[in-house]
Formats: sequence, structure tokens, C-alpha cells
Amino acid sequence: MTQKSPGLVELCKAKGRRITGQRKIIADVISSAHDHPDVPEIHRRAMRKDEKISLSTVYRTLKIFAEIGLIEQHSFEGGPFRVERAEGPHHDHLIDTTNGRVIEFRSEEIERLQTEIAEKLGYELTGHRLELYGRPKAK
Amino acid sequence: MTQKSPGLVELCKAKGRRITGQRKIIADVISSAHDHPDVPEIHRRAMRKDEKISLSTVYRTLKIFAEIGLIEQHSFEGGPFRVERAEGPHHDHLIDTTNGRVIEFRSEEIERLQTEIAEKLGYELTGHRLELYGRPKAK
DNA sequence: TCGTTAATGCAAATTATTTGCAATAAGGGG
DNA sequence: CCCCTTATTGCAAATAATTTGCATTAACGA
Repeated sequence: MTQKSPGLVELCKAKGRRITGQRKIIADVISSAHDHPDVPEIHRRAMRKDEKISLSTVYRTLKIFAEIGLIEQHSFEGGPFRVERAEGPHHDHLIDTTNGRVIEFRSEEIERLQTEIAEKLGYELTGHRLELYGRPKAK
Repeated sequence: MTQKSPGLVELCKAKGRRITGQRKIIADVISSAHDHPDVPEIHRRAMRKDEKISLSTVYRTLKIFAEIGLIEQHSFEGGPFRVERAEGPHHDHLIDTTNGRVIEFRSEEIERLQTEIAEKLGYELTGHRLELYGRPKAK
């Protein structure tokens, strides 16, 4: 196990969820991931620790993890869902179109403008998605 | 036919594309749409004018339309592709989570900040996606 | 330790989208 | 205006991603 999965136990218990072996494995895969893997990829990594864990379980588990707030699910440009752990401050993503790499950033100012815009349109902002696509600048 | 499809003929010819009956119909469906329909919906509407137009043709045609710059394809929260005509100034979307309605808006300031952020990260911005999700504010 | 019930594995079902292929139709040339 | 070449279409089958039904298994509070 690469590292502890912070919060799994507490979050599950708080929602009356059982802590199973596969949930521990999946949580661990996610907490030790330094990228934004999609579901099949998470499944592959989980299978390295338990070759009989099923894809359905991964899907179901991720849905639950998203519900209890352990992770966030994003999908970039219509592709499959990608997962990242929901810890640390909120941020948005810049996708490097030359290699698919995802870079995180945050901008207080954009956050503020979003709320402002929604308000102006008569809406209460409940969520948002901001993705930038770009290629490395030749320096 | 509700209205002319501006540009279809010129855009197709410019790319050596043939102008077929089904392309005219699909272009017309799109140009007279005041919402952001997904592909099955476009197919349904197209069938009202030609009951034997096929779903594949709609998919293929939309891909071509996107290539020649007649439309844009978006997908909100991982859902199916939705289509809107690529005319008028660039804008972003606010999705009403209570009914799925899409509201367009634009913000020069956010546009500017995006370019700025990308630049700061060493990237040249090639595209972006900004979606706000919210519910109508009780006044 | 036991019993209740959530969770799992597997296969089948869905949904969105793409593709192979034979039949059809645009549209430039004669 | 007719022909011929070749893009385009329709249809069915193929993919891909994700979900679901159901019988079996395993958590965990009593």
C-alpha cells in the first residue's frame, strides 16, 4: 500500500457505508495516483492488488466515493470520466493538447466572476466547470 | 423550411463537399433550432421532413459540419453531444440544473483571464470550455 | 458467533457513437 | 441533358462506456 487513504473510513461510516476490501483498494489506488485516471485505468491498477475485482464494482464504488465527497469525477472534451481526489482547495484544469496532460490551477478572480455572472442572470451557482486547452509555448 | 441555412452551400463547396438533400435538411433543422439539441433529437426533427434519413447520416453530417465550421459540438457534464450553430460572437453556457435549459452569456473579463492564466503556465490557449451550473434564484 | 442486508461478480442490457459495405445520387464533362 | 466517377447514404453490425439484474458473499452490530 503506497499510502493511507485519508478519510475513507470516516466518510463511509458517516453515510452508513460498509468498508470492504475492494473499497480500500480502490481508495488507495486513487490516493496514490498522481494523475487523473479514467475508470478502466483505475480498474487495471486495482487489479494489480486483487486480480478478481470487477469493473462494475469500480464503477459503483467511484459513484459512492463521489457521493460521500471523497473524489470528483470530470470528463474532458466528451471523453470518459476521469477521477481525482477531492482534497485541497478547489481548482480548475488546463489540458495540454499535445499529450493530454492535465495541469491544475486556481484563480480567485475567475471564481468570483462566475458567481457574479450567474447572479446577474438570476441564478444561484451550484457548480461549474472550467477547462483550458492549450499547447506549450515555444519560448 | 423555416429559414435559409446561411453558409451551407458556400462552406461545403469550399471543402469539396456535396450538397445533398439530407445535408440541407439537417442544416435547416440546426439553423431553426433555438435550443441546443443532441444528436438523437436532431435526427427526430430531421425525420419530420424526411422519414428515411438515418441516424448514421446525422452523425456523419454533424461531424462534417463541425469540420467546415458550420456548427460547434459541446457535451455538458459528460452527457451526449449537443449542437449549436457557430455564428455570432463566442459565448459560454450556464445550465439550469432544474430543467437542463442552456443560457448563453459572454464575459470579456473571463476570456482575458483565461488567456492570462494559460500564458502564466507557459501555454498558448487553443480552446476552452466554461460551464456554469445553477438554479434560478428565489427572488 | 449469527443474522440481516449491503456489496460483489458476472453476464446481459443500455446508451452513445462509429464503421463496413453494397446501393444510390451529386454534379462536372462531354 | 445524359453519363460516369466517386462521395454519400442506409442499414446492420461493431465499439465503448456505463449500468443493471440476480444469485452469492461478506460486513459488522446484536
